[in-house]
Amino acid sequence: MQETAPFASYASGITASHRELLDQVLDKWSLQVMEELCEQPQRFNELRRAIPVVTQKSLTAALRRLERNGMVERVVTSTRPIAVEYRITALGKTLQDLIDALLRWTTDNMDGVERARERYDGEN
Amino acid sequence: MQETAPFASYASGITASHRELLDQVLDKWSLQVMEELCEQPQRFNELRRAIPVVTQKSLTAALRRLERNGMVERVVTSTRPIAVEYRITALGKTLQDLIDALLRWTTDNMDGVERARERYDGEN
DNA sequence: CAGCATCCGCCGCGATACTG
DNA sequence: CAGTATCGCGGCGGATGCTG
Repeated sequence: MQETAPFASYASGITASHRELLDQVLDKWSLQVMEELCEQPQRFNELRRAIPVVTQKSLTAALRRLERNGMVERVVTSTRPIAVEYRITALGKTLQDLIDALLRWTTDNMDGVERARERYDGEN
Repeated sequence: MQETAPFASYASGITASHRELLDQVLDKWSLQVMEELCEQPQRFNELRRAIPVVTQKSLTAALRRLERNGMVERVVTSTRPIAVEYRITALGKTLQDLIDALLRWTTDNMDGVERARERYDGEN
């Protein structure tokens, strides 16, 4: 509840809540998870196999966060043992293009970044 | 393109280095900083005033990181006292549209997310 | 003006063990 | 199968104080 600063205000109005939302949604594992779920709904362990390096604690945390923010839906089937399926929501879908764009950006510019790093590291 | 993994491979090939790059570039303050510098080159303290909540340690760290990744250029003028100007690089400019899109996404969907959070928090 | 140094708390993330 | 519980660490970020 940022009373708008009397003077400057941010460039295009990025606020704390904006940043917070992006933090929640762009955290370490969320991108992969959403990518996976955009392709098809998946069970918990399917996601683990699809993203082999994630620990299940982190995966759980990412899913909970995404669920809380309305990006992912958790569907429980009370069989025995229970089955849980995660699927992307309509709200989550609105991020898909952006995620794809981000990934494309990284692949397109990885080389340039790499060179910049070498230059920087070399000079110091 | 990096050799596709023999088995699963990620959905669209997000790798550790991709994630790492995004982490460097989308960290807590980088977005605001790049936003500011996309508008115009700015001095260190100008940035501080433009983003009043950032501490200078964090601002320094963000600038260093952005510089190392080739997104921002640090121009030192050896007057007395010295002046340092930061400006966006060509590589950095390639991110501008994405940043804008991310910000637009947050403003457009903040309400939906808010409702999702209330629903989620209410149920537990 | 543009930082660096230090201390310190928080939490993201991993590793490991256990459960309905 | 789909988690929860606990421990521990490393690193980010804030607060404060000092400097060429």
